[in-house]
Amino acid sequence: MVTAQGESVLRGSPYRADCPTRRILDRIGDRWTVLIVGALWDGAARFSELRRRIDGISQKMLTQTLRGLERDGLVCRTVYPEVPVRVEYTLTEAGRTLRDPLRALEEWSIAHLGDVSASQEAYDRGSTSS
Amino acid sequence: MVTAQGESVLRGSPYRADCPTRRILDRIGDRWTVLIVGALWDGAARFSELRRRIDGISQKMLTQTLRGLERDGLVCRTVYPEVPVRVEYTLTEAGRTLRDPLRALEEWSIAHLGDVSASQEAYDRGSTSS
DNA sequence: CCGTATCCGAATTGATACTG
DNA sequence: CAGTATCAATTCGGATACGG
Repeated sequence: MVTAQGESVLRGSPYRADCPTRRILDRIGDRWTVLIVGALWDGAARFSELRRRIDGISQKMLTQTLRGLERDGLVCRTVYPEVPVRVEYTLTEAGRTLRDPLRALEEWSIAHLGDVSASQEAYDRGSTSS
Repeated sequence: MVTAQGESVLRGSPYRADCPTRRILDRIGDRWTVLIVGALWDGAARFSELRRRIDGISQKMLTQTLRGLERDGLVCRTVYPEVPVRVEYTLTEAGRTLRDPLRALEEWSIAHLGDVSASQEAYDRGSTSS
């Protein structure tokens, strides 16, 4: 549970900012990465199709996030030099292994979102009704 | 896998920004939340002890993140009206359930960080050596 | 079609100073 | 000890315009 790169975030102290989990969260914690991975789940997709599938993403952020994922070796970008050019994105094998941890997180979210929302409302009520 | 609140991020389209997973990632995706949850893993801790344990966190961010976790019902704050005052933080039962998904993420990180770093270096070399 | 470049406002974070 | 308040720096994200 402890590597040469850094210590566990969940156990051990002090908790270093450059531990593996923090580095990965810096990647998947942003607004779009998880959405893109999800959109590529079923297979390859073109740039414009991703743009259509992911509600609200701008062209800039789609490009930027895809570049980051490509740099990390999680997404593969293939250019077909046709006219007009066609670009397809797919998850790499490493990218597909993200499925399990992401699913665990999703299941936790679905199971606890109600409690969290209720707790938030209770907390906010307590603050305003002084 | 699909709730009344929103659709799965991993499957289904379009991928909505207000799905459960996105809401939870908005919480744990920030720079400090996971570190704090990790620091509270072994049991209760005082404010200043957390500050010492979490490398590089500022007083402001520790307070702010703890407030957020408290609002979400994941952390419990207890004030002991001694002199000087003592404040202890613990994970709630809901907070402790975060263990499994966080562990899954940590294990993925540890298993793949090497590959990711190598991929990054290769990618960066390819860009600069034009 | 698939981007890149630039500008700008909004949100995050940190440093610092001060309070019960 | 355990915060709150304020300000400045940085980063993020979106809109727009343009290029291969």
